[in-house]
Amino acid sequence: MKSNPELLPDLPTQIAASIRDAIVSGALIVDERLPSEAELSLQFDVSRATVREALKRLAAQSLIRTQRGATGGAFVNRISFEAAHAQQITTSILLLSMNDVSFETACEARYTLERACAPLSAKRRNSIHIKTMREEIELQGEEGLSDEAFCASDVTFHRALVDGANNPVLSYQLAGAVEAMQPLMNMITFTARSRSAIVTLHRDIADAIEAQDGARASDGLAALEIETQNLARRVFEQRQRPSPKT
Amino acid sequence: MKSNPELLPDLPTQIAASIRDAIVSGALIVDERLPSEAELSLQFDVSRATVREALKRLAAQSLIRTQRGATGGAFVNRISFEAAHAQQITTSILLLSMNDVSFETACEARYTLERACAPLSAKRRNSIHIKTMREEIELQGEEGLSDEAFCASDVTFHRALVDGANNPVLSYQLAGAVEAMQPLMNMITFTARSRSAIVTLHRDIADAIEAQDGARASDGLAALEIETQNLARRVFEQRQRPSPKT
DNA sequence: GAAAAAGTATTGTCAGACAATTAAAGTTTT
DNA sequence: AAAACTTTAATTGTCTGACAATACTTTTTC
Repeated sequence: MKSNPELLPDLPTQIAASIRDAIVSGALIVDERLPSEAELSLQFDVSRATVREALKRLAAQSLIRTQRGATGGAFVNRISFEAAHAQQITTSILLLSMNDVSFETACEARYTLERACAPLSAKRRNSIHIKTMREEIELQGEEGLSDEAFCASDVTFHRALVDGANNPVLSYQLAGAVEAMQPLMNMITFTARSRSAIVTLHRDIADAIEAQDGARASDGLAALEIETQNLARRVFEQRQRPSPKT
Repeated sequence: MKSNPELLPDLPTQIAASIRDAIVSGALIVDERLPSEAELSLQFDVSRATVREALKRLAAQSLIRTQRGATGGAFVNRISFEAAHAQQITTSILLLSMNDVSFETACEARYTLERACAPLSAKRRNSIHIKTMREEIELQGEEGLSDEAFCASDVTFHRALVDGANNPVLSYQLAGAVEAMQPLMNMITFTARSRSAIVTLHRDIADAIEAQDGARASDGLAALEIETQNLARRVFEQRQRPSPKT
């Protein structure tokens, strides 16, 4: 029966692909219940353990959820923006950390995309976005803030900016670019002087967004990219030839 | 031993999360071999089947690969840009189709991001990118082309534009935005007139990219967005009140 | 020394069992 | 008749043990 046995992946992979296709194509709709594991194992003519491994693969991608009990089973999941965000961020972080992507390349991608959001955000942002940005700027100026907390606040600031565009698809796409940068940013030690430069630029950007001046916000982001790239370059140069004494 | 049994997810989920953390944190590096399933089942004090389900979850996210045989086992995967692309596209498509994202919102997100790439692409594109764009424009002008083929060619054209920016992170992020639009675009019937309008705009954009004029390319993309939005609006309006005569 | 055979560690798959969970149906009590 | 409780059935979660398939390692054979 096996037409080309050496090319096929293992059974759970095939079964998962088959069910995934049914979901993507719309043959199975959201919240629809899949056949029970026992039925599936009959349908695909494999053991229940094999079916389970296939279902687990799908669950790992948030395509289905399972529920125990009499009316339980596997159900097609509505992929939420939150779940998609989380997945994209994990994937992006791993992609960057495993593929020797330079800080420069990642940083360029991030700011290029973010600049694109600025005009929309300037037009549509509401008071909550402005408030969040102002609060984070305030926080970033505080003295005893750790570098990690500074980076986290930076991410919150930029997410508020992106969310201001009021386009959930845009927010989703940007999440990967912005958050995946965080581990790279965390490698940087921020001096008081560089922090103050960043805070100043953040304030310019927030002012521009509040004044609904998209072009100025874009310019501010461009300046911030240059500042960040220079900062990273200095830090990495210093790392390469450590303290000359001893 | 169970401190808060009702809050915990199932065992395979916990084990998968534990291994994933080890990978993300860098405790397990690329191509490193995980302990065998038997060893893992001892370590986590669960059966081999449970460990296997956990490993399958990770394999579904391309975090590990498995190999049979004496020196086989599970190995930490280097996530390739291709695999990440594919995952992101699947997720994006499902996200759009399951969450009642309007054509307008998705289209806006796509063109906003793409416009951001135009200046970089104008600066860095090489002859292959130009050649691909020209070929696709040629193809899009042919008579008997089906709507699906037209959309597919459209995607190829735009990917060439994005790849021209020569930033793999940017290409990765944009893949989701560009390709996820395809199912939505496929719902549209392209008249000969609308095709010709699109082809003209594509030619403008390709000319601008070739002339390294990023601003003009951005303008072309903006015009294309307006054209696409109008086209979609007309099509959807017509759908809502179908042909007046029987 | 090279080729063939056997050995061994590992994942892939299966069968069957029992536990845990949950909703529905049935039974008793009020 | 309504409410509270009990039972039942369906389903997933987990375990045990087994064997097959695979691929590297070692030994044997020529």
